Amino acid sequence: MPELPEVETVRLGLLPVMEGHVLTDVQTRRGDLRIPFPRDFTARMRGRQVTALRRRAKYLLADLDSGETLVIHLGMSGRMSVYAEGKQRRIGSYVYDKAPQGAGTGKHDHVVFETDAPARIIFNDHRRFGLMTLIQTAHLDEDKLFRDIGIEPLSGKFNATYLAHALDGKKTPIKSALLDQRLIAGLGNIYVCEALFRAKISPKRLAGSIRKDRLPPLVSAIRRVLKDAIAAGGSTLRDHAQATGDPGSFQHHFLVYGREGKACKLGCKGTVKRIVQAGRSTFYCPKCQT
DNA sequence: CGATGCCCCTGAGAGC
DNA sequence: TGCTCTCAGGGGCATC
Repeated sequence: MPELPEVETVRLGLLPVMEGHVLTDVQTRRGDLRIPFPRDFTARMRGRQVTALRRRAKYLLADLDSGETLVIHLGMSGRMSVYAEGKQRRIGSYVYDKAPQGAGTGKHDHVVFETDAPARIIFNDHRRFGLMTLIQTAHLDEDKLFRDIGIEPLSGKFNATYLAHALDGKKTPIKSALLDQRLIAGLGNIYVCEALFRAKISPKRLAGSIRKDRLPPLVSAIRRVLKDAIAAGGSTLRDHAQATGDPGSFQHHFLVYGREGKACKLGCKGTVKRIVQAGRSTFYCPKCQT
């Protein structure tokens, strides 16, 4: 599920009930997700205030006043669902559900947070490819989870000059290069397909062979598609939900993803094709993307 | 250095 | 209705 826009969408929905709030209780319902929870996981969070809720690549980062940061990765199917009561149900533009009977006891509800907003936040992940851990905030950047991660595509540092440097000499297809988290942080299969289509670059083209004058449009396409997707609450194919429980809607704006066999939306009379690159589906228009 | 394939795990949807 | 097969947004790892 979650690529940068989905994680950012979840972060924005968690912000009102997490940032500045105290974790009054944390419960785990099993001993591990993709990796085991660290020692004393819940005890190290109980009673701590969340001083900031950030995002890095596809990770959510909740800085705690203890000097540790709760690191959350949603994997493929992870959700963070917020439930609230009374006036807390509407905060700004967010409307949270009341906790239904048994909220947090579902088969794949793995971690339950209570905050003093007050709110209950349930992490649910049926495939369990997600992870949660605690890392010293001051040493996050050196941690093995983060030390090799590239720049944020929505930051000012991401530009054609950076991209030229990152792709220089790379003999891998541009599709694979853009998915490489060491080069650009947070892009996943959907948004790489969409960005390459918008920039009219073939996913098969070798990364190092792209003419320099094609990089500014690619940078723009990546930024545009990410921003538009965040504005739409992300893309919901199967599992993604915003913190409010609402689906995202950017899937309605896909130009190529999942459109195999359908007409190219640029009106070239061509047909969208699906190929497999590095074990993952790539959708593109062979006529428009060169 | 890069490509490929496998693995983690579960569920949805297609086809029979 | 139910079985089996394929596939899924991520990412780490081994192997060639």
